[in-house]
Amino acid sequence: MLNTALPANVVEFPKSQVVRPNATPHRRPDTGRRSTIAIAANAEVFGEGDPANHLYRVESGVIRICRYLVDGERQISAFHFPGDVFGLEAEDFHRFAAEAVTPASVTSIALHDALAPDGCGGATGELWRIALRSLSETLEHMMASRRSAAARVAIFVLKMAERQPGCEEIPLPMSRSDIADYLDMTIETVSRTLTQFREEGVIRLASARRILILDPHALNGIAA
Amino acid sequence: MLNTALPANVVEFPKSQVVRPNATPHRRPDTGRRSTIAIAANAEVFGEGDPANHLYRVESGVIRICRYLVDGERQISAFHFPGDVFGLEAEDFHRFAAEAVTPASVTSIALHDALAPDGCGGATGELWRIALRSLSETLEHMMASRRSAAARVAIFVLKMAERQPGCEEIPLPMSRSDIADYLDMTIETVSRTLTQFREEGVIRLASARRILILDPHALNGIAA
DNA sequence: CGGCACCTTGAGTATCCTCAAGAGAGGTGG
DNA sequence: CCACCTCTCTTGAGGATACTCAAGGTGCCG
Repeated sequence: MLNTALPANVVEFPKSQVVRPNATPHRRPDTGRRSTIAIAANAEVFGEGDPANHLYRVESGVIRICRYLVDGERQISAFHFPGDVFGLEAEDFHRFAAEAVTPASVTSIALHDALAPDGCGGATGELWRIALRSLSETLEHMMASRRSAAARVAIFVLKMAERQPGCEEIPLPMSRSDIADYLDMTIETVSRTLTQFREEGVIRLASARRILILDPHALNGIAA
Repeated sequence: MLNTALPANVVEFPKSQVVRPNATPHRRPDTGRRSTIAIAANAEVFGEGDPANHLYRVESGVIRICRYLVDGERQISAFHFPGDVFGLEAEDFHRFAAEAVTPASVTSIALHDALAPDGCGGATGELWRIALRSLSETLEHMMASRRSAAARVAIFVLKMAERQPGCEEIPLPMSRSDIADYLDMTIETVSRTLTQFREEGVIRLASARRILILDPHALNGIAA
């Protein structure tokens, strides 16, 4: 495959943090204060192997959680939209990188502030819910990844519609390459599948990045 | 596909719980006492849709976590070996069933005992670690499921070896059908791939359920 | 010894990938 | 404002991987 994500651009944002084009750890004083960080498109929030000291909440934009294999292939495990929290790890380092799909801003929270203050390393109710939801969504995505290409694309379109409510035309903030690496298929198959949906009258493609669902029932049928 | 798991047999175990051949909830007094339950091969520990009140730890045998689709197809999300804890859910009901691959015994723990007693629904350190490990393993399995059939089978064999240390010949407690539903392939492909490994001198098949790894390095190469 | 699962092997096929080329769309500079 | 450049997306043709359907072998248990 080799879908390369090109080097991060640099951010223009009032009093912004430096965006790291390659993976070097954030060094932010562990004060427990929340701080908001602006991330340029394709820049990293954190890289694979970085120490996992913080959680992050998306304020605006879209974040992808991904990993690069030795052959350069990229796997995307999740997209995160405003309100989503990401960065939770079982180890003390990140096993996946977090990169901005679009220009984005995220709030970081020191992890030890989020964990229960009882000293035994447990989690508060809020953090616990985030972890369980994360687990559940990962399982659903894993199970979905066993269906046909058409079913996975249909599920993806429906999920994008759900994540961006109130939009008549559903924006796809990410490229075909991002979608392909998330759904584990090639960009050609993503494109062909969307074309097929269009030819069947299930969707309309206002542009490559804007989809109108014409027949939600049919789309659900394909997704099922 | 339609890999059917046939109805549960009944258990023979001193003072055993009744094994439920179909999904009806466990009604065990929420005393918080740990109780050990014997499960016959192919019987359920809990079914999809059952209330998720308890966690379970495998004492002996092997448990599969699975779900059946409308067309009868089965997806297995995990196998659990002695020492593993399972049954954690984001919702208050189980989204997957847990079934015994072999005759097994599990210890159940009332969930509200495992959760922090601070009343805000957080998790103690132990439970937190279990959740994070679960998340991490699910992610790894999801990422692995994107590789070739040969790579996935190799990963599976290596994982079985790792989970059952001290065994010269690695036992495969589960059927080809179980393996296929876990790795998202057909039983024919599982069988052909193992045959191929044997013909290449990578493994020896003492029997269909007993594997000897002859060339660990080659197997790791295939898995990579 | 027979029956019944489970497993293996074979032949043909479908889905999706690879390689390749052309069409939009957006941004920059003249 | 237009031309051009580049990146992204679409479309096409051919091929590889894994599936489907089918038959035969193996082993376990009564």
